[in-house]
Amino acid sequence: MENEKSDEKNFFTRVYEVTSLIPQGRVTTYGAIARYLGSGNSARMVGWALNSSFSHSGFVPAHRVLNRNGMLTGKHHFGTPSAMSQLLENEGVKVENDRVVNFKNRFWDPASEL
DNA sequence: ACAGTGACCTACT
DNA sequence: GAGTAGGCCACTG
Repeated sequence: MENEKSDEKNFFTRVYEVTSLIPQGRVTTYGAIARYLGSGNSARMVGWALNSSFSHSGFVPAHRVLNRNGMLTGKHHFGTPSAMSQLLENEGVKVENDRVVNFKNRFWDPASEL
């Protein structure tokens, strides 16, 4: 039932929803979200959407979204390069060299979970 | 309306 | 195994 504010449901909002659904201590990838949204290979748009997440009202756990290698690619966009890794460690995710440890084990696939 | 950009991914060489 | 190139869709100027 899409009866809630279907007026401004942009691609961005869709990403916010999925990203916001990421369980704490878990991480996902841009490609996974892109595929779940049906964008296919447009993983770039996902990252870009998260970029606007800072403008979005409310907090979006964009730090839980990494690239295919589990690397914190957009850490520089958090304002401080340490904010992303710090947030992840704060949630129980160990980060080393801008990379998530046991990333494969912590990988949360929306298309598989949802 | 056109062109450029963007936190990527996949495939080929 | 590693590196390079192209593709993709959506937003901004």
